Amino acid sequence: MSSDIENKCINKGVRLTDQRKLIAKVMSESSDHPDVDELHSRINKFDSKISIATVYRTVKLFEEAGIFSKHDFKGNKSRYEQMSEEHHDHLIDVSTGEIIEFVNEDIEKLQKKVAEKLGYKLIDHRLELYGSKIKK
Amino acid sequence: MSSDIENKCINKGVRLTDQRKLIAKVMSESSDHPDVDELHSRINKFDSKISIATVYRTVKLFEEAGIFSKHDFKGNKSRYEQMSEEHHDHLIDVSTGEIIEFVNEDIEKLQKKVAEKLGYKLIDHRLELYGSKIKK
DNA sequence: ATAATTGCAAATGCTTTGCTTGTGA
DNA sequence: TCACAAGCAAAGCATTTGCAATTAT
Repeated sequence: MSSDIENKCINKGVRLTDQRKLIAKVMSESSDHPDVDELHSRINKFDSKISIATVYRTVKLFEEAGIFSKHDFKGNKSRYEQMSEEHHDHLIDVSTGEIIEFVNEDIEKLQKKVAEKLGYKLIDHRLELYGSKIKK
Repeated sequence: MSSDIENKCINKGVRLTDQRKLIAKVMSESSDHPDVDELHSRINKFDSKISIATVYRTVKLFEEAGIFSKHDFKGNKSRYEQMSEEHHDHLIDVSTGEIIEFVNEDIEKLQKKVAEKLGYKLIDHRLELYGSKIKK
């Protein structure tokens, strides 16, 4: 039985190699937003022969196929997460680097409105909040 | 009589060199968001001896001093603009690369609210809209 | 069978840095 | 004067790529 990501690959005509299967598996078991180095070292625990070049190539391929999504938060290298059905944005804890996902429909609507007022159709957006924890 | 940027430098104790003055001048006459290469070539029209390393150093210095602000839009190298009194966000025309500035107070307020609901004090944010022109 | 994928190392592109000479306050 | 800045070339870092060997379909 194939995983979610493997099914997506088959549907998109993406050839399934052992490396890609493993990258998919490791990513689907990650609930955070690892960068390529981190992903590579998690992968290496299962197969130490997979090269970082393959991880870079796969992560890019999966992004283009809509399987992963890529984030370039301020001051960090690119991070990846498995694409989820529901769109969300991110809040980054500036002290710890922790990333919290959130959804806000009102902001989404306003963005669309702003774009339209300027004469544009909204195709994509990026919203990141940077904050520090309020201590109680 | 000194320019705006030159006054800021004096206030912040940033030493004024010919190179920095020229970089400030070229930037203050730019209404777009040039990257370092572009800035360097605009500068070279006035003084061809200023090195790109100096432009990199100055742009970083000015950013840290709150004189310039830096943007990393999707898929591009870092771009800079002169800091303005009023905060604004950006809409990027995905076909032309043109950048349009906008202000939306409602979105600003909602961002603050979202952060607080998650237990965070909002320190900074990044909002970019990517769109294509609606033809009439 | 054969077109696509891998691993490796070399190349890339942007940005930073060490060092020597030059210069602003 | 003299701490700081500039110019140059070399180094750094994340990412991409050419090529020969390997593999999925």
